[in-house]
Amino acid sequence: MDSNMAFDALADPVRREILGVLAAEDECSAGAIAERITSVGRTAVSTHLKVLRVAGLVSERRDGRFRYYSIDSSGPARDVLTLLHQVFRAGLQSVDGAVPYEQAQERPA
Amino acid sequence: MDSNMAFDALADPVRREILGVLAAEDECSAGAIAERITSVGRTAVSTHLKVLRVAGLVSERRDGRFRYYSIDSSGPARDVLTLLHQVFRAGLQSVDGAVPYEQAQERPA
DNA sequence: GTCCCATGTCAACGGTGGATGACAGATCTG
DNA sequence: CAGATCTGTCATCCACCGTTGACATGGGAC
Repeated sequence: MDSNMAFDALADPVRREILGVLAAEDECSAGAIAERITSVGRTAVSTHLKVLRVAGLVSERRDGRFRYYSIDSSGPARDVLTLLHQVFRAGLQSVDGAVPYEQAQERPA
Repeated sequence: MDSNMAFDALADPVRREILGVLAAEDECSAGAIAERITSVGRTAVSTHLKVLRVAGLVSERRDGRFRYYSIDSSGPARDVLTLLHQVFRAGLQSVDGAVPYEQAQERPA
């Protein structure tokens, strides 16, 4: 079960903040991310990025001396959402994405 | 937002196992849950149940000397799902990309 | 080549969270 | 009432995680 690492990665507020930055910017270099995260230093951001990458929640693209990160919603993130929907299926009628998630499983190209 | 506690509660495998038991049984006493969780003792299960309850992921019903627990999908669980959908919407639909992640973030007191 | 920049990695420290056994409170039974 | 049951709480120990500064790596500029 690979979603264990994903849940663990999602548990840290700094890592969720990083995911928020990536969700807003689509793609970001490590330095650009670290500039927006003021609560911790660059080293911590780098470590968190590694955790997110190993967990399969973000993907990395190397270009010269830069490394660009972006959200990876096709891997363990899907397992996490599926698992949560299975557990909390009861009262989720009004949550955006609860039903459309099955549709989202198909690649939008 | 107090989805922080929910994410933290979801990070532990034992707690997710408890949620799985509750999702399958609908309602369960603390002792019945502890019987199905073999990895840790009864004390640990009780502590985990408290974490889940404080996080708002399960609700408690007291009946005599028993305490029955059940999934609560109407509270922070919804916030968690919403937040995850906002983050991992990239690559799925990616329509209104200007959804402010800060709205879902916790506010410093 | 040399120097600088972007980034990852290492060792160390401090804090936090989880597991356990012993104890306490509440409740039912006789 | 006494005794048994169900459960939560407390104190303790131990392990893991996060943060940091210093160092290493690798790619561009000159």
